[in-house]
Amino acid sequence: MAIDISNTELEVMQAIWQTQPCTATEVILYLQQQKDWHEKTVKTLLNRLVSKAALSYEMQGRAYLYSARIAQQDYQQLASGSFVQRLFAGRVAPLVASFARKNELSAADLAELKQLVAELEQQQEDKS
Amino acid sequence: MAIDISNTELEVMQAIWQTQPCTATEVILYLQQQKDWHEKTVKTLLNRLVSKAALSYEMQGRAYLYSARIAQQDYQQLASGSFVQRLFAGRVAPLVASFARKNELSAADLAELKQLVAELEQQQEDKS
DNA sequence: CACCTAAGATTACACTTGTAATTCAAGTAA
DNA sequence: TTACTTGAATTACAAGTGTAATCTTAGGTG
Repeated sequence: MAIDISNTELEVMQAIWQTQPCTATEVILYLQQQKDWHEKTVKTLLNRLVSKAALSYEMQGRAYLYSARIAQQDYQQLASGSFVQRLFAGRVAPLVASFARKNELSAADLAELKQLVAELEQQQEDKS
Repeated sequence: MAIDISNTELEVMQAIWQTQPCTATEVILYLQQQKDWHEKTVKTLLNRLVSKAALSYEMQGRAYLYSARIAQQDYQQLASGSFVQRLFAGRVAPLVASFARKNELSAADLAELKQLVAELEQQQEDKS
């Protein structure tokens, strides 16, 4: 993948995608609701993400205001592309099947999927 | 996830799932068709997978015959569950959408998905 | 002005991962 | 039996990762 974001780093990215632009302190507070991470840990992760060019920042007083340099959608696309490639030889339907088997898709999820499939079919017809 | 299999280790698992039970040499040959890995590298990975209890083996002459201790389907379920959780807050439809946007689902994939959705719907009706 | 505090910067450190090389031991060929 | 070969076991080693602690410095506080 283009940018290689580790698991913990991704949690930070999720926080940023939700709240950007935001300061380190804000990210720390946000993450404390879900994770039991030390403040210093989060700051390390922020630094690493800046090094990896996943985040950018600008000064706000004496603190930084962070923003994502990669859009959540773009990252999701890259990551799911490579995930599906690695685990399911690039085919997404088996993934859905696998997911359904174990996690019991909710009715809502199923409806959403159906809708999506319909839309995609529509698009395909349009092309032909 | 239960068993934590790294990217390269997963390639070895894929080989094993395809050809098990099989010797190290067989795995090495199999992987050489796709990867440019040194024989020693593959052996290291096999060892690590045994340590992680992802593989088991029995003696065959003076070589080992390896087998997976986790079924491919089971691993796929675990991995896709945690992937979807981490990237899409547990909802699979957005993943499919994301995948479709970027990778252009083939008509075959789409048909397969449609079929799958239909089956799942059927199952749901059965339950009610 | 001296000091404390809160940001960011730097350093730490064990474990994992990618990628092999080296060592050891048991058959195998001469 | 002696050396060679071929498995497996052990060791290597840098980069990445999880998880912080320490250092440095610019502002606010008394």
